[in-house]
Amino acid sequence: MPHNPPFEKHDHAACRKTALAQADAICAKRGLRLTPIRRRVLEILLESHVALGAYDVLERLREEGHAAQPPVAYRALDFLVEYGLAHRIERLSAFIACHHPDGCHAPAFLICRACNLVAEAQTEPKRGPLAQDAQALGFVIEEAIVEAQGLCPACNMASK
Amino acid sequence: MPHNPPFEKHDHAACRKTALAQADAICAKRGLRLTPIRRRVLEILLESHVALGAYDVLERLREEGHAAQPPVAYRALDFLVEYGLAHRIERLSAFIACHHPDGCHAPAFLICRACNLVAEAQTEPKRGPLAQDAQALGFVIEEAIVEAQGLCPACNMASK
DNA sequence: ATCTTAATGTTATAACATAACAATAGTGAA
DNA sequence: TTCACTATTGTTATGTTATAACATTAAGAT
Repeated sequence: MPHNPPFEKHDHAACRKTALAQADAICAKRGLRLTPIRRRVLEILLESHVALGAYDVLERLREEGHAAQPPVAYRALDFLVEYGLAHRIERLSAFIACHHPDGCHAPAFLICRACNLVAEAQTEPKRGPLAQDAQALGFVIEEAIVEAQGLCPACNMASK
Repeated sequence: MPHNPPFEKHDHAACRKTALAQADAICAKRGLRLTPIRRRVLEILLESHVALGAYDVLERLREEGHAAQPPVAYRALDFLVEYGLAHRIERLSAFIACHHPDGCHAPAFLICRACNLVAEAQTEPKRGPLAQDAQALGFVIEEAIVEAQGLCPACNMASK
């Protein structure tokens, strides 16, 4: 179950603040450098539960007066993804902040095709039919992505 | 379990022929037009169990003397994907032929990061922890992608 | 035959991503 | 402190993936 389902009304300022504090804590603990650019990119992602493309992030940086080129955005995003502070949504070629970066990470995503909100759920990596199939074949799963598209509760209501 | 696991030695000529025959049958039954280009693109995908990018397919068409532009490849691939004759692997921005296009389609993919072979397994769309989470939230899943990366049996052996 | 729709051809460009190298800033050792 | 080392950022250029838009051709229906 998503930690803090974005489909429901919630105190987003708190939601953002908590995630940022967790990111700070994780970086401090692991000796990672959450530099100003990296931190700013994380903040930008945290502003909503909608996935942003690298060029969306880049545009935001530019609006703030930072004369950034694409590698600046990609590097910051790569860092955040590498350490579990953000996730890449393959279906959208876009990125969302992680709202519980301290937990175990076998995320699954619920993507609303109408409002573009993305919720993060958890999978159980070592169980399930896929893991069994893989084992039967001798295939060693290192990483799995699960992305479901559909309609969130509000958009589902609206479509009727 | 994959229908015909590509990791094992198999009679690939037969494998290809069967898939093509199934595609023909499906198109006949559904009144779809498997035109020469579409059929040729499917054949190209069927040549191996490695995913090909749209531009790889395009290059193949060009080698055969077809002065094709990108939309030609994308349109054929879109058609094949739309009717379940091929699948798009998001992780790779690439495509593989489907080897059991007549079955139910909730595919999951096992992608070997060393040899690039892709196996197609089946998921159970309406069960599993993700479906439960979604239901609890009121999220309606319309389509899900599952892509696991790792090592196939042969590459796993080789890496030791 | 003519109409209609589906498919293909073609040009141009949009959107996403990274290679390569230069410059700078942090970090630790002498 | 000064030096050397490494990580990060700046910058240019380019590679890769994908689609919009419109012209042309082919297939199927009456």
